[in-house]
Amino acid sequence: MARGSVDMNLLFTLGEVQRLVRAYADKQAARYGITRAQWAVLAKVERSEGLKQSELAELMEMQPITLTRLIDKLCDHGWIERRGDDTDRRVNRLYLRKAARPLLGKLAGLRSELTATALEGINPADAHRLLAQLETIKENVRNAIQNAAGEAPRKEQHYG
Amino acid sequence: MARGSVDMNLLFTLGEVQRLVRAYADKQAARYGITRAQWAVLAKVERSEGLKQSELAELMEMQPITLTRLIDKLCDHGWIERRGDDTDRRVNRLYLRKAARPLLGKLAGLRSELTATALEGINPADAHRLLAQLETIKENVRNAIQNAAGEAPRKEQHYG
DNA sequence: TCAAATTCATAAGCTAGCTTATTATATCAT
DNA sequence: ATGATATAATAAGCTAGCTTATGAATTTGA
Repeated sequence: MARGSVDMNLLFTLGEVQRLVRAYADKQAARYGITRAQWAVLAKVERSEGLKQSELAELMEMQPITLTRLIDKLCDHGWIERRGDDTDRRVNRLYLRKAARPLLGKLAGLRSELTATALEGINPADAHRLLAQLETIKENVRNAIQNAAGEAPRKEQHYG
Repeated sequence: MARGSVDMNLLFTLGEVQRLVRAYADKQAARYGITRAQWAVLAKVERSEGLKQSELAELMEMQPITLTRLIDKLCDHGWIERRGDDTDRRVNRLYLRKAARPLLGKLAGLRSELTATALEGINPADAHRLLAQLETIKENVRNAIQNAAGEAPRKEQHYG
């Protein structure tokens, strides 16, 4: 019964929540001329400059091509830049530009506001547990995708 | 500190989780020739036949035009149909077609599988609390969007 | 009673996901 | 060394969100 009613709702509720949160965050971020998706990329670059695009895509659970487009926009605005790698000419590494600084300050404040709004009525301990459970789900699904991908392999297999 | 680290992560983690779950659910649903988004619509119609498109869009926290496209696909496949309303010729009401029945059975099983995969390592009581908290967040954000929309109104206002 | 406002569905065109394919460069196994 | 394989970024074209605009039908109100 308990599991049954979770069955009924978890998958689709997650989608509905994300849809609402996305709409709200996008609308607020638009005040600063940035979208939520671009903001997420910028925040990761802030936290660790010098990442390769491929590394960042993996961090963000996103396909490289999706990231490429977002980086294009961030570069157009002059907030970050691509720099070639010294030893591997295929690689772009990502760095903040000075123009991003004032924006980053405003976005930090906005993030606190949005989080506080979303979590109203949920105490900090519960909020923490919620976040931990979301991370657990993320790991579970990541593993499931990995396993499914290896299910019908070709040459790596050695049972033949 | 506790609130701080939640700040750092909630918004973007929610997006990353949803991205992974979406990818996984889409890949699994593809076995039955349907996408996750179409499946969500079909599931709501199953639960309450005879809804107007506009009512369904509101239920799903989705814009009417987004829903229109998904319904187009479901009708193309012959799983649901639009029927005109007797007393209001603007309205379409949505009904299942017989061809949907076998599919709905398979999808119910798939939903249980996906949910079980996602929730591995989380006990049923925690899963329940998680779902309740997601609903709370949904309400909080819905309210915030409502309030923001009414922030700079024109004629409805009566303080002048 | 009929003009204005509202509502329902849809259209056009944007963002941000995806898959599959391409180009350039690196690496590995003969 | 060099041919095969793998990796980094990008391109083309799809799905599914969004906003803003439009057409048709209904409701409201002077």
